[in-house]
Amino acid sequence: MRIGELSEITGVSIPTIRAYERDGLIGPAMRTSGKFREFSEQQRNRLDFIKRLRNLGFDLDQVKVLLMLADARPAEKQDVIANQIIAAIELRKLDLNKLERRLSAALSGELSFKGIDDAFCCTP
Amino acid sequence: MRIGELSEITGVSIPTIRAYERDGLIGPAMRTSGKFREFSEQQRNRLDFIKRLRNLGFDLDQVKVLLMLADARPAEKQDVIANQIIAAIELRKLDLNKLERRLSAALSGELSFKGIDDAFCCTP
DNA sequence: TTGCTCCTCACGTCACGTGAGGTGGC
DNA sequence: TTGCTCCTCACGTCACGTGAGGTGGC
Repeated sequence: MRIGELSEITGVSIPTIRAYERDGLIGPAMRTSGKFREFSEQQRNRLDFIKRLRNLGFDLDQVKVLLMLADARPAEKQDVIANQIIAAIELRKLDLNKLERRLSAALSGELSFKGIDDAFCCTP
Repeated sequence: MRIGELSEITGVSIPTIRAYERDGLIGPAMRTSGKFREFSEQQRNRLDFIKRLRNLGFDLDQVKVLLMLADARPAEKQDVIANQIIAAIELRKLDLNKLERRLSAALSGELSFKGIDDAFCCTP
């Protein structure tokens, strides 16, 4: 598939896809007899994966670590890194839950959202 | 408290705090007889709030919306925006859960993490 | 040939980070 | 006075976005 279709399907912009290819995140794309990039299904999956990680707030260096994990055979002692990432995910989930509860409460009128003071600190 | 202490406590860098003050996100800080900023406890809480939202991947425009929500009286029909944010939070939680399950499985050896193909698409 | 997609630079932008050179305050 | 923190520019950086000018391909 060409870059436009890939962009459409994945929701990743065309310049971003080109940058990811240039920086080796999704591997080199084939080229047509002209100069058009041709992407494989595997590259599409890789791009989906990267997009979701970016959406979760991981920067490109963290994404690269996760891609290495994905590419590596299991039990190559990158477990430590994976565990750190899981810990980061746990923290992020806690914050998401707190914020969500707070917003829901504000919407239902149970609590004024006013006074940010304990938006994250008090209710578990 | 001065900017250094505030930075230490909140984990937000000094240049970032100055930028937030300049852009009106945490309100104007008092100044000492010299030119040193003096921050209130309320500003510290506001900064905590902003930091957590940024950590969750919200950009500064979205943060401003949430701050407006926090400052507004309830039932001022910003409910729609809040609901959109809650929906975004739900999506983000789903992705976090999927990624976490995938990482845990890879670590326990139940699944090879290799083959990103279904990292997000298959297991609920 | 027309219309569309694609190409490669190059410069802009958002949210900061990083010095440069200077001053407050215990 | 020393040592520390703070000040205001100004420029750098990361992860892209946005044209400028040109070409492939059905």
